[in-house]
Amino acid sequence: MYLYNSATHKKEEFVPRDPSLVKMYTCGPTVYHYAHIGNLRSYIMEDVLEKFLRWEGYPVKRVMNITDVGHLASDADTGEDKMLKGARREHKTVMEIAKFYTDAFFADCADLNIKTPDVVEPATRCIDEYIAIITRLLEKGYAYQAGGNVYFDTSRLERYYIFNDHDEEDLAVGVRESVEEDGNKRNKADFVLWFTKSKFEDQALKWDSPWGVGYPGWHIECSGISIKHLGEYLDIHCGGIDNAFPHHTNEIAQSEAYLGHPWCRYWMHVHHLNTSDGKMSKSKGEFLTVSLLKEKGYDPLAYRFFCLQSHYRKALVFSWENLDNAAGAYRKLIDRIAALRPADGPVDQGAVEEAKARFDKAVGNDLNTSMGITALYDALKVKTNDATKLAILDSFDQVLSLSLLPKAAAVRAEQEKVKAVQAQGGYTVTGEGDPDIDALVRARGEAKKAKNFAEADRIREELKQQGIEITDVPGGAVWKRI
RNA sequence: GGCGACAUAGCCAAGUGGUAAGGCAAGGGUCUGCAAAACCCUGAUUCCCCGGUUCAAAUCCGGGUGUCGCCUCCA
Repeated sequence: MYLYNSATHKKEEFVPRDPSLVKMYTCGPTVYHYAHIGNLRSYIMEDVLEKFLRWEGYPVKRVMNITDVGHLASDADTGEDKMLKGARREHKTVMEIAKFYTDAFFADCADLNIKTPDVVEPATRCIDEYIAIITRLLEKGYAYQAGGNVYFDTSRLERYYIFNDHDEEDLAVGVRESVEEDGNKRNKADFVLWFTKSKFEDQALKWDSPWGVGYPGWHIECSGISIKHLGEYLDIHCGGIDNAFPHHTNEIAQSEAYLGHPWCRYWMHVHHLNTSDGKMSKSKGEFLTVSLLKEKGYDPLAYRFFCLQSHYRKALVFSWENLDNAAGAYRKLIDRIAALRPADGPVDQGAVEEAKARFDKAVGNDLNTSMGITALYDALKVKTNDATKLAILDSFDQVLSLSLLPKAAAVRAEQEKVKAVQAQGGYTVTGEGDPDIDALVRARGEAKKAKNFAEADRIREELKQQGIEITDVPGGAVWKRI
């Protein structure tokens, strides 16, 4: 496949170092709060990448960290740890917060059909690895101690800025008012590997180290966890675009200084989900979570469909209207698939292979999921029997993970039930279980049967006043509150 | 101020030098007592703007403009 590589700023053919195992690393969540749907956009697109590689036949080992320590609200040593902040907010311990939001994160992922990576490693479980790396960096002269902390010396590198051509002088350090410059740093871009100078008496998470009791910096965890589980060479590193600098830039610096050779070949960065007034964040505007989508009656997979219709390297604007469009399209797609008759003949393997080749070309072109969605519609139009179409859709859905066949089967089962009732001449009312309304809907059905349309429409109008909408279906009616 | 990405119909978008895919929404029609659903039909003389290269440009080159992001909290 072809993948845009942020490190080279080019679309490149993906060639794993060892085709018998593709090594993939993903920056995981900082578990101090719920993930919003913008965070989850990245995980959806990374999930598609992993599944596509598997679909193409590569064995994949994917590792993700859980940041449960060391992620400061600011990188100066005055910064407050996000986890501590979360714990204080909810009057819980840091470990309780980490557990709660880790579980919440994976529950959201499950709702969105995001596969859990092969290895999920909390940052707090790899302290020994970080200490080993930092020790070696100090020995090699890539790190120095100052003011009680250990810093990485970026001036020792030939090339530090990998993703952007920053000129150090132009870095507007302290561009945000809340950020203070750390006077211990020798160079503007230097960053902390190990903190001992916690300003917080109640810092719950701290470990002994050769440099004193303290805790690791944010960037070291990804290098440590990746090297621990994937070894010295990494094929693909993924994350949100905002992590390119400084987080990933620092990861490269410390990993390659430690290893003494190039580390990761391909860097994939997912762009942001924005709202009409800019970047989505937890602190401003609506806090959009998967739970909120569910409360509002959306299928979380409609959101996945929404993301897949766009491209991961393009900012995507979220609005309820746009989500409605996607939800409608998703529902219609399921309905169309439900209308296919399974086992209406032998599967035409030739047609399946042809469709798969087209899908491979589309999605293999820098993860063009929008074309992948188009391939679904094309599959429905292929001149072949329904069993073949379903086989094609099933194959594509291994990558897209929209639960197309299970959802279509559920719709079909529902239709069968209605047909059975209809065959008995019955009239079923499906609604939210209110017997009074069921009775009114049934009365309307009787009126219709007697061709008393004036009465039928009167009842429908009466229910409409109560905010209830009736839709006739074969053999009955369905009502819902709108 | 520096760096990066993006700009195609109301919206999401494809397109990688050969004459603008697909989806949603909208409008018209068929069907059903009427609705809904389903099915059929209808869309850009033009791809942010201005130059250039070419037989041919949404695609390549130069110059603008706009939007978004990063520059030590973010996916």
